[in-house]
Amino acid sequence: MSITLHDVARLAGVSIKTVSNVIHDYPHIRPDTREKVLAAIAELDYRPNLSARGLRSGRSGAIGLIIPDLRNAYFAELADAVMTAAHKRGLYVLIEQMGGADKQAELEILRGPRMQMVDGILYSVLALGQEDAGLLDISTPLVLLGDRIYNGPTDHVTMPNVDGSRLATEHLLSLGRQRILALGAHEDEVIGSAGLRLRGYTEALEAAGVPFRPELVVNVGNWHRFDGAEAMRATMASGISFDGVVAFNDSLALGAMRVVQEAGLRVPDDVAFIGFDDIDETRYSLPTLSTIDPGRAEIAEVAVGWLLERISAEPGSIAPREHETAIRLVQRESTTFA
Amino acid sequence: MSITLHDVARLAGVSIKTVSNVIHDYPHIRPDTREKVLAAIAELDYRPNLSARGLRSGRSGAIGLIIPDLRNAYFAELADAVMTAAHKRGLYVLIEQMGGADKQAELEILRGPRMQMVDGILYSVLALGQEDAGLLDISTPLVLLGDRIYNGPTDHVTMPNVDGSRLATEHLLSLGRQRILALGAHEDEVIGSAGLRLRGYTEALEAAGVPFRPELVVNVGNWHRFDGAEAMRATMASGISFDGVVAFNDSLALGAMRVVQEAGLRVPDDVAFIGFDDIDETRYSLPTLSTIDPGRAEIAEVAVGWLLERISAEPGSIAPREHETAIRLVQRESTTFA
DNA sequence: TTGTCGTTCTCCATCGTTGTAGTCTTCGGC
DNA sequence: GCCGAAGACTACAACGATGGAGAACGACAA
Repeated sequence: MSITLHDVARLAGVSIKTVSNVIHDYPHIRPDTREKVLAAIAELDYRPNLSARGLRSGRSGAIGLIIPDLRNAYFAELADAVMTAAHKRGLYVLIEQMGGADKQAELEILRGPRMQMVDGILYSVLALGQEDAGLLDISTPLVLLGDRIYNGPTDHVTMPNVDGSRLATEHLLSLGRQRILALGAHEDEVIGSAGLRLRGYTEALEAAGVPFRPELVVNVGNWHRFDGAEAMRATMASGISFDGVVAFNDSLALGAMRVVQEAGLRVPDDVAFIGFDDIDETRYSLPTLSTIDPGRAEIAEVAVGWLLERISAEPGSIAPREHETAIRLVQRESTTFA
Repeated sequence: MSITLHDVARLAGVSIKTVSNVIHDYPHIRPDTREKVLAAIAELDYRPNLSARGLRSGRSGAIGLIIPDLRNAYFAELADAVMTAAHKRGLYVLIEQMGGADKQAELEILRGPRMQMVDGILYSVLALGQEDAGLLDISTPLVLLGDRIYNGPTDHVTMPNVDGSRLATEHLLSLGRQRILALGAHEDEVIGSAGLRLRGYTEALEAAGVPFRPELVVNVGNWHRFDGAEAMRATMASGISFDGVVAFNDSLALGAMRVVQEAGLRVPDDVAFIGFDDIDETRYSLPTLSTIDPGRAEIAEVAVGWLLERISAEPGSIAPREHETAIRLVQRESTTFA
């Protein structure tokens, strides 16, 4: 069997509680005792049994990360950032994908057995909306990511979506583009990434005095490459003319950019493109894609930090907080002229 | 506090062991007792405490997946497949990234604290090589993925790399290409994905009677888009001429394809491309990329199944097994003529 | 010398579950 | 109507760690 506190205690000639105290840096331990214990731990290669610790202390040392889909580059990179931030603090991360956008399924994952062993949850909301905020008043500490729910019952970490897409749109306007496509809208959505990014787009047009044309707003349900390509194909087939594209995420932009080039148009000369998210791939597309860096590492850092605070604090003692990251325009070839 | 077996037992008017028996489908329970218990469980919304269960039974219900990097699309998709396969069997997956290719770091992760709470490990070997196989004789059940270690001390699930790249090379040869670049070789590597895929390439040339030219073998250390682009830039600068590229993974191919097109060459007319892995992105590149589908879902299914067998079995009672998936050539635009 | 206090350590109960070893029914066969 | 065996259930002791109460010890002031 494996080594327990008893084995270490016996070898060091102390009680198991003293060993436990050494491990937890309890202050009142004589230096020589501490050394004996540490030596015994090293000699036996003792590892605490996490199940036992979890049972006794009520903490598992793991946090859950609920995201839509790992195959989506944005979320894979977010998961990477969260794992880095969590490991720094000695936490494990249990990743859970929710797949499609089904409210019921999403709630089940949130409450389901797999999220039952974690001390807290980072939840990147997809299907739920503002009207469901009440459902999130669960007993497990929770920090929300994404842009579907604001002013919910708990902390919320996100990026300034409106500012980001305003920045993106202003960038294209500054290049002299006037007929700019907004790619990725969700009809009637007000909050949510799509709604907010559309707002940034319209705000930028307004500020520049460029008329808003409804036909330049392209609705796209999902935000994968495929959807961007399909939407662009349909848009071009309908004969709408445009000289710039603000895509609401990078995948949409990459899919659409491909279709535009296939049709013989040049990027950026005929159509300038800018995306959102700064996924790795944007550095290697043809042309490389300008985009908005949403501060993923910052999201992860703040979210994990806040979650940890909530885990340690008395339930209800921390009022809901909101954090918006600092964003940055990344200019690449898709908006750069030789 | 949360609901325990005691609460359920009290409500149902039975002992806690009977509740436990109902949960575990112990056969000798009267239907009406079972119903009472199930009703109590439902009413109280009882969830077993996994730490307690883990402590008592010695099983945590989690398996570890050690991969190089989630940001790498191949591994993100592999992780997705593994999670799907694991959830089907009621298991959690704890993902761990090892980052760079440092042997010591890799062994530390394998033995480290984070892999201590899992019942078994799926390990996609990166830095270790055949000579380190002995180091893997650890007590935790282990199944190896990837191509660095064959005939190790435990099960191994992989894809037929030689067949795959032979198939890829034959495909280009069948299009009449004679000067085919092998992109992604690792000098002096014999086993390992790079060594095996190079072998498939040479075998295909030999079988077709096409002379092997060393200058067409391009060494590339890492297999990211960036590296493919850089290597292709260097190759073109050196003046070597070629009409086809067998890239040892899709990312390399996508990076290289971009550089080739940047230089004004057409794909596939001037240079035909084929990759390896069938990552999602190959469906949306310009042009879409032909590739080898390595059977990721099959890898995940077999690996998780075998790992579970090892977890349940007596240590040492299962002899090491090897599994190779069925692969498939996926032809897309990068090797298709209008 | 005695009392007090802080330090250093030990003992024991406990977390929620499951394995083992029982106890008490029930039922069929003679 | 008695016996044995199987069926249905219970009691209790673990699993390995930690929190709390308190014991032993030495240092110091009165």
